[in-house]
Amino acid sequence: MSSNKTISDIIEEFIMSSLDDDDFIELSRNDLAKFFSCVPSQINYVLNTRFTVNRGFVVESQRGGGGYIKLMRVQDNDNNFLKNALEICSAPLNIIQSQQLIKNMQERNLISNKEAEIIKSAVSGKALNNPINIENVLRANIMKQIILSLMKG
Amino acid sequence: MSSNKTISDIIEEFIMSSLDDDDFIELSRNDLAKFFSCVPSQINYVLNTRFTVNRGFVVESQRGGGGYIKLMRVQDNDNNFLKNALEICSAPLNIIQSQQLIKNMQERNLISNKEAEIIKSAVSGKALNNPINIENVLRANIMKQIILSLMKG
DNA sequence: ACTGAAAGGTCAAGGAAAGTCAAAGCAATC
DNA sequence: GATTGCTTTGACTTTCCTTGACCTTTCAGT
Repeated sequence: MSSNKTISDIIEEFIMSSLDDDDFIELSRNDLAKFFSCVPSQINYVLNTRFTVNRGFVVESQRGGGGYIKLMRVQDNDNNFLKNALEICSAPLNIIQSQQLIKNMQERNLISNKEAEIIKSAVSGKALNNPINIENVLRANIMKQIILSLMKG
Repeated sequence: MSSNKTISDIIEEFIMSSLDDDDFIELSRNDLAKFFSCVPSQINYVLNTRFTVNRGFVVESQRGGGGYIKLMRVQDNDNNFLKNALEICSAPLNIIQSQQLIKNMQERNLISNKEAEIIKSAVSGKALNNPINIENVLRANIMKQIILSLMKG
């Protein structure tokens, strides 16, 4: 079992232990790849397969000169409420559903009144004026991204 | 975006903090470039990418002997700013433009950090994943609704 | 007026990250 | 032996930053 670790496993462990103390770290894809003598895209593979939202991570990155990869532990103290909400938002969401969700977030003090208003506007019918099926998919997508941002702390 | 700062980032910070106290400053392109050991046109790059109108700056300059670059904060009241923002959002908005708008709102304390993060997520590429022309229209729509909600409160 | 030096402006090429995607490799299972 | 499902690799892309060559405008001295 322990003998047949893949490079991906090793990189995963390395990143994990780097993350141990802090709740976010900044990585350099190229440096990491050099360090482990693998191609850079292997780092993406590890991030995509191991550091997923479901496992409680969010990754944020920037290309170009001065680029970086930032890895964050996601916070969801509230009895997995946000994770659950994320799950819900993997399916299309009509406006009623989204309002219900927002209200719940508000009641749990995850968002302020003003924040709730902002989110409501963002997923309102006026904002997403589109054929209904597209609109609901969009609404779900947007809510998902917003929830992720809340999870970052 | 913390450890691996580029020269452009550093120059931006320098200019920002110079501007901190006063409403406007006068820069010398050549002197700045010498000070940061970079080519003069790098200063233009920083000005063009960071000190844009959408972020609330106006730059005025003069060539020739005794030339200068004058950098000003646009100071109009928040009401005008929001009206103007609305105006901007009547046309399609790409992601750069929206980010600048958001940053500007933040700098004017119209929105908190958390609110800014929420809005950024709502208009992110991931949220609006769509053919680019549609995406930009959507982004503008969403920003418009959000701005309207800010105007209410 | 003319001219040359002293600003600042523009733009395109090159460099430095990171992202994507599909093909090839491998190991367990049927 | 074929299928299935991860891993590994590399070619190509996208995004942002840096550099330098060349252009335009202004001013001061003649």
